Amino acid sequence: MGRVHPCCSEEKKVRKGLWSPEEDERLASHIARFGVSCWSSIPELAGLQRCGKSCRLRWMNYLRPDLKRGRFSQQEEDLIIALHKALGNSWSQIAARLPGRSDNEIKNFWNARLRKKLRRKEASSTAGSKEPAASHRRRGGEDGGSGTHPPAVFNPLPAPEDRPRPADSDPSAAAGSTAAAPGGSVLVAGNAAAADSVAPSPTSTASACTEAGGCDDGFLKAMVDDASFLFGDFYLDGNQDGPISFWEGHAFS
DNA sequence: AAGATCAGCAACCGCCTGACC
DNA sequence: TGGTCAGGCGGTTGCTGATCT
Repeated sequence: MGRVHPCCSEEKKVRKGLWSPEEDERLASHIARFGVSCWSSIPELAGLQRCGKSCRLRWMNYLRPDLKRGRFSQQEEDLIIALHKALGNSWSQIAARLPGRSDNEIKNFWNARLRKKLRRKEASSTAGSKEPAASHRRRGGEDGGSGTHPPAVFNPLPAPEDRPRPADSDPSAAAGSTAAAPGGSVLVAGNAAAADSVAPSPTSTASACTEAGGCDDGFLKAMVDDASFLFGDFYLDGNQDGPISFWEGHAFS
């Protein structure tokens, strides 16, 4: 179904499946030396029999030096819940606000843990309500991992990244968009009014986050406590390039 | 001890979008 | 202006180790 990606076509005899340490090493060292210009050319240049998409995925989800890995902290968990409530399944946007975590990691975490947790919570709070029918799959969560979040929760909003970033730099403009958002009610805890007073500023985020992508719990808590940052300017390094370009610039410039 | 089930994770698939020609 | 291509994203699947019976 759909067009076959040229770089992934059978003609090129690309490898699939798990990456070997040697492949990881080749990809990582190639990117460390030359950076990323064109993913589709990287396999050839790095001597890998993979398609460019596969290389990109491996890099983004596993090899990136700023990735934290390991268990999610309670703060991160809370933040993911808050962000998912506001952004829905926009994992990349959620990941952009969780330094050191990839969208895939967050998505997996959500599908495996949080959704189940929330369901249980809902079920226990809704007396007499029945649990959804069992999954058609043996594994993959209570709803079969369909990937759709509860419609009652999701209210599609224009995410900050959908707006041109330079124009976003005006905090007052951000506040305005918050107020104007038709789905403003989905703001977690409904504390949009506190936006100006508590939202982490780019400056404060820069000081709270390390180059390795780690943020202290206080910082994460601040974000959880005040979801208003969702509609403001939150960039890890404060230069509005976002977390990815943050480390890219440091590692390979 | 062995099979069944669960949970977590890695990676693929298919679609969409923007850039380029 | 329409077609092509590459990058990016969300959804889904498959594998593997852990836990349960």
